[in-house]
Amino acid sequence: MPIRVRLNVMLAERNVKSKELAEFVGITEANLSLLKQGKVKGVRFDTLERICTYLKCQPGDLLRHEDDDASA
Amino acid sequence: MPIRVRLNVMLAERNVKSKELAEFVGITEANLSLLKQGKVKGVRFDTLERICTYLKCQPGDLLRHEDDDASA
DNA sequence: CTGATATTATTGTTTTACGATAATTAATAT
DNA sequence: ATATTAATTATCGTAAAACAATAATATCAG
Repeated sequence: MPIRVRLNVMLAERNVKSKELAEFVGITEANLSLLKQGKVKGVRFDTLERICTYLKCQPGDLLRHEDDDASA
Repeated sequence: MPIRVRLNVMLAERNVKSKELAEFVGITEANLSLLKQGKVKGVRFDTLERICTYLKCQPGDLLRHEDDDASA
């Protein structure tokens, strides 16, 4: 039951492109993609903070402690 | 408006001692204390996951994107 | 005071987030 | 089909930092 990164969903919902988010956050599109795909083992709070700021959401919207719930 | 770590609150609410959580999570008490005090710059998902498991909560309960809200 | 718990401090190691870049793979036109 | 754009994946390298191990203080409860 790992931590699931729901950035994917959030971007889709808000129709935000990876490119613009990456630019705002200050990380490369490549790394943002890795984060989106849940291929990073952790995250720095300042990165998380900027993502939350741009998406106007909470960490809880991006990180979920469950992996089987498909009823988003 | 940084990410605030609310582990402190969660432990108090559930009356869980740092020692037992640290042991469960598999990190030293020292490092857990740093995390509690918000003195780390990030967190690994597997650490976050175990904390959530032990406290039966979500990442959103531990991480907040605000620093002035006192109305918990 | 004594003992248990928690914080802080050091030092060191290993992991890894992230940059920079490029190649590949979608999509979306034209 | 062929550009154009957006997104993913892949390599390599580096700087940051999570974390261990340990010890020294605090802090709090008996």
